[in-house]
Amino acid sequence: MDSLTIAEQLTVHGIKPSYPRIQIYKYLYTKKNHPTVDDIYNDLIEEIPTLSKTTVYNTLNLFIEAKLVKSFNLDKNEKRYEIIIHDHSHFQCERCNKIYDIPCDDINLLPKEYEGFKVNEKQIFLKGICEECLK
Amino acid sequence: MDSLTIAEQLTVHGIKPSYPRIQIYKYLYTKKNHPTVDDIYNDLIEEIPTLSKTTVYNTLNLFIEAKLVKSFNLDKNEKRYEIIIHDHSHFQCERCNKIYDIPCDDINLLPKEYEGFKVNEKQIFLKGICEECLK
DNA sequence: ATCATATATGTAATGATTACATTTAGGGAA
DNA sequence: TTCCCTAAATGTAATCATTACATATATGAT
Repeated sequence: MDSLTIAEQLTVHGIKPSYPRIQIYKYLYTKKNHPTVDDIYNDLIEEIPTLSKTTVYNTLNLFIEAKLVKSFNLDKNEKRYEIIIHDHSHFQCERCNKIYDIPCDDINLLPKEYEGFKVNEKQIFLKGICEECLK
Repeated sequence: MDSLTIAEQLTVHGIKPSYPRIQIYKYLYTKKNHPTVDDIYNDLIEEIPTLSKTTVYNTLNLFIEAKLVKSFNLDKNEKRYEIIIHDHSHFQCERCNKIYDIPCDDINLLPKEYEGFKVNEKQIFLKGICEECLK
């Protein structure tokens, strides 16, 4: 997806496509690495020397409002962000810390006693050792 | 579980049963409300006027080391703590914010492409509207 | 009772996040 | 173009959870 289509994508969701906004969206879209605000800021500051962390926060919160992006917490008190694509779980390796996206079938996680509950969102976070590190 | 058995429980896990430690453990054990550090501190300060928040943090981290307690994050950057009993999910109601423990059968969440991964821990966090609030 | 060590406490530092006020940029109207 | 209005971006300072570290207190053995 090039900058033009990203701009369209943002516009469709009622967001004016400024340069920082496009770059942040593109970063999330192309990197797919569940970055923290720090990750995004440190990587984009070269491309956008005037970027501020506040802008990164504001932009991400704007994207979340627009349901383009979602945030989640792993263990640490530090939010991670990703483009909303399809439902999946996160697996974090305890050795290399890499985060894997795990496809997640549409399992019903509510036993029948809880069928009166309405689930709007589910987050599944797995920890363990990944295949690479087990070798 | 009275204070005596809590003291034994702690001793078995190599933790000297001081008064604050017993009270904090009892709090987690009897309340079962996924408290934050602030919750614990504010509720116990009446019983233990000399309690400090640092002690609450230290004690909880000690319990986690000993695998008596685990912590988890919901949406906010604020840890919640609970006694480790059996695997279960958390459901937080978006309206009343109450957190429900949802029994969670031992579902395998890894598709077969990921069967080389070793899962040590899983956390499932559901958001939605609870039955009470739907009425 | 004394001393060594474990436990608890207080203060200050850190790091993520937000609040708020200021500056900058972009899009119309004259 | 120039002026003006509003949206966007920025910087600074505040807030909140958590940890680091140094000090004080309590406990248990000798």
